Amino acid sequence: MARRNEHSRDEIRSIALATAERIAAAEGYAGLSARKVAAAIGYTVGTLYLLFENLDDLILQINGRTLDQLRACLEAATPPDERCDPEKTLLALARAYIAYAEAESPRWNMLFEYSAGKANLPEWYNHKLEHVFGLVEVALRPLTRDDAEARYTARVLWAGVQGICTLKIRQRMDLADGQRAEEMTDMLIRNFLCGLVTNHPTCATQRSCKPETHDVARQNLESHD
Amino acid sequence: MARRNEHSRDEIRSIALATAERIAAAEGYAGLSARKVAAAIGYTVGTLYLLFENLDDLILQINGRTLDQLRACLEAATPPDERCDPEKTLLALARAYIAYAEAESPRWNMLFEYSAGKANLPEWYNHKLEHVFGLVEVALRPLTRDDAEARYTARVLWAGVQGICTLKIRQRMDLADGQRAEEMTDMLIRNFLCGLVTNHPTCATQRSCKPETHDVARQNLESHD
DNA sequence: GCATGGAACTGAACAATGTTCAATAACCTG
DNA sequence: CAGGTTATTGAACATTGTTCAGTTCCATGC
Repeated sequence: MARRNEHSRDEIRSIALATAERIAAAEGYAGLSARKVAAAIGYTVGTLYLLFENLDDLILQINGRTLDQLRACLEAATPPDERCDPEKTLLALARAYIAYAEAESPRWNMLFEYSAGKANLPEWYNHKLEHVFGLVEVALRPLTRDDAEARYTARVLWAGVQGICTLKIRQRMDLADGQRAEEMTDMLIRNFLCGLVTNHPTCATQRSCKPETHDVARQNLESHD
Repeated sequence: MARRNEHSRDEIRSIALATAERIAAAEGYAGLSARKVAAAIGYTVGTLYLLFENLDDLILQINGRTLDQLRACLEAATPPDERCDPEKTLLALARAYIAYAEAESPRWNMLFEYSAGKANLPEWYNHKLEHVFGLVEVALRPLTRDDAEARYTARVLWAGVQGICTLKIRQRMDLADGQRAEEMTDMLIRNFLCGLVTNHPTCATQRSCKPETHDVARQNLESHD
């Protein structure tokens, strides 16, 4: 049989992507195979290769959608009226980031499992990536001199958050004595910002760090022993 | 033919591991296959499965050796006479970490590409991991109250360094405007320590942050625009 | 010196993978 | 309705991890 023409090319593409996402969410990155996706959407492997260059391409598309979702989650977690307090915003962003990674951990993992090999990602993908980072940049902007510095600083700080999140999701938490990832990112962000503000005399929002927040974190730490 | 008995079981194991490391270093994680390793050591696939439970096991063994190497590199980068200055030591550790990751990037990548899937790693492996983290803990110890806090803090900070390093190795550096990873870890560590020290009134080594070091970093940043 | 047991090693086999592409069936146009 | 186009198939290929019945050799006991 051939030429069913029930759906347009773009429709099948969307269906295939959605289905692949479902499979990956259920069975993880490893459980995703061309034949499985094809069977699930009622087509054969061959058709899949008319829609996507190859499996890597398919995964990249999924990752693109994931970045969109992630960005939306982070955006929802930062109400615009709080934009005056960078620390509050960054803490909220980190929590939202962790929450997403936990809720959608297979998807989130795929973000890194795939692109590990490939060196150059397409620009539309990099654009989405920058879009996510952009939220951190905006939050950090008041604490920096210019956009370039915000950009740089955001990457440093967020790479850190990302590292902690990875530790959490990959269940290397026994390494961290069962500490919750949120407490760790809190600590990272607070300490980092403290250093940032201290060495930023010209900034309007400068103020001293708040030791009491650290004491709270320290009490949490000790209660976990 | 069978029963050549040229080497003991342990010898073949070592040879196989070394050969697999060479292949992985040359062709990356993806280029590593059971048949390729078997052929390279002059045996057949079957023999390989007498030496290792499966390919995952083989890779885990390699990762274990990698952790040993890494630990040795980090140790060599921190002469014992500098142990009095935590910041100096941590900066040196980060640089050594990045240097190793760059020099042995396929190996270093394998550390994360593999264990992504597996939930529970064997305890001998976790032990090696802790051994690496231990160096960071020791360096941080003077800035913390007790060992538990040092342990916790080390994980937070090093997850951050790890995140930056990943960004660098996976060549997502276009995201970071071509900044060098070393500058980024410097910034992370300095800011983090500043926050740590500021909120640690009982610590003997307390002192104020050094703004001038940040100005240097900032000049580097601007010169890259 | 010879059988026998066990250890070392092989290589064919299986299932599953990504990927390709000639063949085919259905539709559209004239 | 003929002919061309397009959508779809499914068989085929190479390669992967993994298994295991079989083969070959060595050491031991008689």
